[in-house]
Amino acid sequence: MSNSDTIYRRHSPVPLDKCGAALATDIISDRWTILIMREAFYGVMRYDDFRADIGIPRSVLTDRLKRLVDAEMLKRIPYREGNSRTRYGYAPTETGLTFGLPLLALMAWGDTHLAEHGSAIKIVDRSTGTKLKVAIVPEDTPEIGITDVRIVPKQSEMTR
Amino acid sequence: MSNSDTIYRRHSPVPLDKCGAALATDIISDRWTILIMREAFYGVMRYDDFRADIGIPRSVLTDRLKRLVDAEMLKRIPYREGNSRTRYGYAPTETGLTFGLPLLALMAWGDTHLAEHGSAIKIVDRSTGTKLKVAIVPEDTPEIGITDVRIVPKQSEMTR
DNA sequence: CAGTATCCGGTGCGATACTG
DNA sequence: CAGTATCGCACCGGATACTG
Repeated sequence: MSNSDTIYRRHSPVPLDKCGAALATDIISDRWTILIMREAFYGVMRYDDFRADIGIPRSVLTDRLKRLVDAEMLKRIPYREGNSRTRYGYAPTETGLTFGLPLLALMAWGDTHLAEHGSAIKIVDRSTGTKLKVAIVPEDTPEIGITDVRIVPKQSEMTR
Repeated sequence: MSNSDTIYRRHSPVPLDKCGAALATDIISDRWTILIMREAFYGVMRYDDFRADIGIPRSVLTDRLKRLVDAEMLKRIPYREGNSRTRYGYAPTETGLTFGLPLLALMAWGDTHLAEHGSAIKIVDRSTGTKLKVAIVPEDTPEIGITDVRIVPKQSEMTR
């Protein structure tokens, strides 16, 4: 990556329409969208729970949920089925789940560089409890799947 | 992480002001900002080169550069020193460099899920040439530092 | 080249009220 | 509860011209 021994470039070697990051910004480069995905990863699925948690206006929430469903990041799913009236909420799709990696990377970065008192969470292996991290490693390094990750609040947040 | 065997939550276990991802959105949840950081990682440092590469209006570029310098993601640096007139450009700070990990994660995600013909780049170890990836791994796994990463265009982009 | 200055138009946001 | 409907103002983006 670019550092002091690198001669500067006049142009990036990859045009925007072939850059994954640039393409991704079309979907997620919006504060609300990222926060919604964060909630979804934590298992929050109900419209009014999103609202209560992140303080998003209705019009914006409705719009972002539509976009995320269109982008196949979230899917509408029924909950409390069976009895009187079926309610619907939102949960990550397969594609949405894979967004967990960049999201965890962003969380860790923000925790390290922006949070007052360091990280409020740790991420561990769901089955073994081993502490985990997001890192750059050789391609053949065994990795942990996103669905095997559990986010554990470090302390008092536990009670929430 | 949340998946089918997880009971849904009414609230995220971490409030926004203690979540790294939420804090990060204050700085980077803007399409232009992400694109500028991308350029900076590729070694682009000049005002008009940013403009030419990503098509950003002057007013917006000026604003975003200010914010990124304020956030200590970029720093102003002189180039073409010594002769007639010193020119200034922008380059990632230490903190800015660490943003490379979430950025690479986002690139890889976009390349996989949004790019027409897959990824246009590969990332390799600067010294050994070993192919790399961003992944979730046990905490004690040896990792590659961001400054040891080289982004290599796969083919024709090379010529740009 | 690396910015300022100015200006106008669209729209995204947030508030509030309403509905099945 | 999970949304629609409406609405006004603020602000942001993009264009153009100018400067040291």
